[in-house]
Parts: sequence; structure tokens; C-alpha cells
Amino acid sequence: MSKIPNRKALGASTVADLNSRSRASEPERSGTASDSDGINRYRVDEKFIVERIYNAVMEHRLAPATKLSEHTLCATFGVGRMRVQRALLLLSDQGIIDLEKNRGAFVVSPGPTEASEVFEARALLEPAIARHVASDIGSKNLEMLKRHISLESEARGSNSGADLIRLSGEFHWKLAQASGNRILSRVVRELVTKSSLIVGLYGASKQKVCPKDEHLEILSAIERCEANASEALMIEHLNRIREGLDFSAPQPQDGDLAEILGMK
Amino acid sequence: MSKIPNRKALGASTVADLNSRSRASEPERSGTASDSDGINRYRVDEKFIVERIYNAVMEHRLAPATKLSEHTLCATFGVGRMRVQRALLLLSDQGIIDLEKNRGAFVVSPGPTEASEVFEARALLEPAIARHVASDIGSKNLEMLKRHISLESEARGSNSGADLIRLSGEFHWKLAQASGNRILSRVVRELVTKSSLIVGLYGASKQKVCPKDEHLEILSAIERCEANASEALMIEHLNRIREGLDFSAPQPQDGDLAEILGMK
DNA sequence: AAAAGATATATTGTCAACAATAATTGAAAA
DNA sequence: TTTTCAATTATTGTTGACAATATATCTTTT
Repeated sequence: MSKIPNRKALGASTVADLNSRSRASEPERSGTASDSDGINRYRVDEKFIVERIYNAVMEHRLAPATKLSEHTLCATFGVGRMRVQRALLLLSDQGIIDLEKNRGAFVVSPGPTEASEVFEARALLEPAIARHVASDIGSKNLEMLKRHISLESEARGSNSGADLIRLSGEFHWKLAQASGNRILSRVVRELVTKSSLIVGLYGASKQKVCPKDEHLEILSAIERCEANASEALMIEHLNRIREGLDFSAPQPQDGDLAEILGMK
Repeated sequence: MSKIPNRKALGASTVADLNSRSRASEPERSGTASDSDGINRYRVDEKFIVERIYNAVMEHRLAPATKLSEHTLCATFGVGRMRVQRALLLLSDQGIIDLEKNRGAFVVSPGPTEASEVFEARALLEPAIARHVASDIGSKNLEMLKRHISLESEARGSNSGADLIRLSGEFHWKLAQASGNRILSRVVRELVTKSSLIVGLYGASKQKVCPKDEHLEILSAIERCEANASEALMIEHLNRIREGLDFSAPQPQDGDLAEILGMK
């Protein structure tokens, strides 16, 4: 492989494959375009790429320390290097990847210290958010969350592990969205995404990490406008997740980016 | 003015001027270099530029809706467009500027809705942080905060308005830093910076916005390890700030970037 | 004089070539 | 065979040119 095929179309299957993985909550595309080849191309911007990598991390398809080479990402998304570089810059600013000078971008591999920072922050934020949402939730948001939970149990039923992991995390994000505060929801999303990495590194069993009906319990309390209960349930829920982790023994990880992104 | 003087050195006075403005809490430089001209040049990276603009916003030198043109920033910092573009991307991701396609970057001008989101988020976060810090603060952090407060009263005494405004905000940031949680401190910083913009837009009197001894009171409560009192004081403090705002009447703003950055 | 349109200018968006650095390979020596 | 060093290759960092778009200026028309 000699030169980077800048902006070259890539096999439809590749792109389609990538797209299909997370259909349950697809990010908005910046626009669409198709051309005479019959290949659908998406006009992809930084935000889109960031979104995609977020999802891949959430689904444990991108393991900590995986290298994200510009070349691969360019090919995967069919964009030039600039786009990829800028997306990587954003991801690094959000603490999802480490950007090492002249070496490249690597999915962060949070040590025990950073991992507990993440859960500390969540423990501080999310119960308060749950309380806040309980005090005033619109019917639209309530339905949105109910739909989401039914997606979760669906995924649990059909044993689609990756989906379940992602959806589990997304519940917390969407709950924050229901607060109507965009700042908070952005922060929670970042935290949840990192949590997903942490669970991949230190998670013992998957059962513990995605407790069965807890999201529903929380939402019920919210629906009944019981602020205290909502807060308490959220605290317990987060504790339960944290208990499912063992910070002394990081799980070994194998990551082949090309395979993960469905390119082989 | 015909071409952008890419990477050209600019008058020492200009750079020095920019640097001198916020000597009280200078961001780290990525490295220093001087050459035969006798002019000191700083190797400036995105982080540095972001930091600088953060400070300018904090000190109310950059008013909402001010345009940050690439050309001006390139000249101001003596870097190429790439650096500036990346810095702007980061700032926009952090919600400090709006990036309008083909039009440029503008300091955000938060409407009443976004403004209350900011204070809502602060009300959620900062009391909890105060409580947390009160339960366990190291002597190093305690001293750091005390020093900071003495800087504040110094600025208050010498009537250096810009410094006082910035220092006032920075107290909240440094308090978050004392929590030892880098995620939280990043978020708080973002919120505080935006608050500064908001105060500039909707602030009635400066007295109200920088209440005199409240920071000291909060810190004292923390030093006495009184978690409840710390939390309560922080709540009151934030309320007081919010009360000093009038969301119905945005203050008119005049902003000439070149002048603000000391280039005329 | 005011409004509308056309031309010119300035600003941002994008790209592709080049430079700098790190990783890899292969050859030579121990 | 293993180690060390040099040369090669691959990857990232940076730059300057060019394209696309918006803004300003100037002319023309009503």
C-alpha cells in the first residue's frame, strides 16, 4: 500500500457494515449524497466521526490502547486526513483518546486512579440529575426513556451483547438529556463513554455491569415524581456497577482495528 | 494588508502585552525559544491559544459576539492558520465560541436559556464539590486556595477590575481542582468561563457579581471540615451571583478585537 | 438619493505535497 | 543465534497554494 487514497470511495460493504452496527441510535448525518457508481457516500464531518468512535467505544469494539491510525480512519470514513485529524483532536480533548506526538492516537486506557475519578464524578452528578428530572419530566422525555428501556430488554432478550452494553450506557446519557441541560448531558455522555472503557478493562462479569431491571426502577420512581427515591436508586445503581469492577486486575485486551471496524 | 505573514515574528510589544495581562495565573508554555533578533518567541500550541482566549473571556476583554478572525489570531500568536483553526475547533467544542461555516468564529452570546443552563449546572455541581472538598482537603490545596484568595483581595484593593473578575471565577475552578478530580475541574472551568460571559451580558453591578468575603467564608468552612456549611455557603454564593443578573436586559457590548488584544 | 446588481476583495474551507519523526527491516558483528 | 547498527519504510506534523463562500465596494438604474 503506497499512497493514501485520499477521498477515494471505499467498498460499500465496509461503510454499510459500519453503519449497520449501531442502527438503534444512529447519529445524524450531515447530509447524504450518492453518485453514479451506485455507492452511497455520506458527507461526513468531524462530529460524525467522533460519534462513530464514541459508539465503537461504548460497544467495546474499540478496546483501550487500540491505535487509531489516520490512514485507517481516512479509508474507513472516506474522508481526507484533515477531517480525521480534527476529529481526533476533539476526541483527545474529551479524554477518549490519547494523542501522542509523532506516534498517533490511542484509545485511552484509564488506570485505577482515573477510573475512580470517572465514577466519583458520576456519583456526584447523576443522582442529582435523577432527582432533578424526577421533579419535572415532560411526557415526551418520559416516553423516550420508556422506549429506550424496551430497546434494552429487547437486546437482552436477543442476546446481542454489544447493543446491550451500548444501550445500557446510553440510558444514563438520555436521562441527562431529559434534564434539558445540554451541558450536563454532554458531560454525562463523556463519563458514560469512559465508563464503558473502564468496564471493558476492569469488569468482572457482564451481569453485574448491566443489572437487569434497575433502569426501569429508576424511571418508575421518576415517573411517580419521587425525587428522593430516584436519587437513592441511582446511587445504588452506580454503586452496583462499581462493585462489578475489580481495579486490581485489568483484563487483557486484544484489539485489531481493521477487524473491529469490519475491514478484513 | 495583503498576505498573512505566516509564522512571521510580530512586534515584541504585542506579544509581551498579551502576556502581561494575566500574569497572575499564566498558563504553562509548551516551551520557550529565543533567537538572534533578541525577540523572545514562544512555541505556542493549540492549548496555549485556547488558554489565552479563555482568560480574555474571563476578564471580559472578549465580549460576546466578538469575531475572532483567523488572520488576527495568527498575527497575535505568531502561528500558522492550522494552529488557530484547531484552537478554534476546541473552543467551539467547549461552547466558548460559535463556528459559523464560511463566516468565522464568534464568541458565544448566550441567551437567557443557555445562561440559566449554565447556572443550573453550577448549582448542581459546585455545592457537591464544596462538600466533597470539605470532607478531605490536603494542606497543599488549602494553602493554594488561601493564596488565591489573597490575590483576590489584592486585586480588589488595587482596583484592577479585570484581574478581580478573572480571579473571582478562577477561585471556583481551583476549588474544583482541589477535589482532585480532573474531569470535574475541567467542567467547572468551562462553566465558570461561560458564567463570565453571562455576567458581562446580563450583569447589573460588579459588586453583586464579586461579593466581597464569600470565598473566604466558604474556604473557612472547608478548612473546618464542615461539609454541610460548605455546601450551604456555596449554594448561597451562587444564588447571590445569579441574583446580580438581569436576564431581561442584555447589556450592549462593543468589541474591537484588535484593540482588546492590544494591537492598535 | 435609494435600491439593485455586478465586480472586487477578504475570509474561510480544503487539499496535496513536503518535512520530521518514529517504527521496521535487514545486514553485519559478536 | 542474538545483538547492534544502519537503511528503509510508514506515519504523523506542517505548510502553502488553491477553491468556495461571504463581505464590501462601486456602478447602474429607477
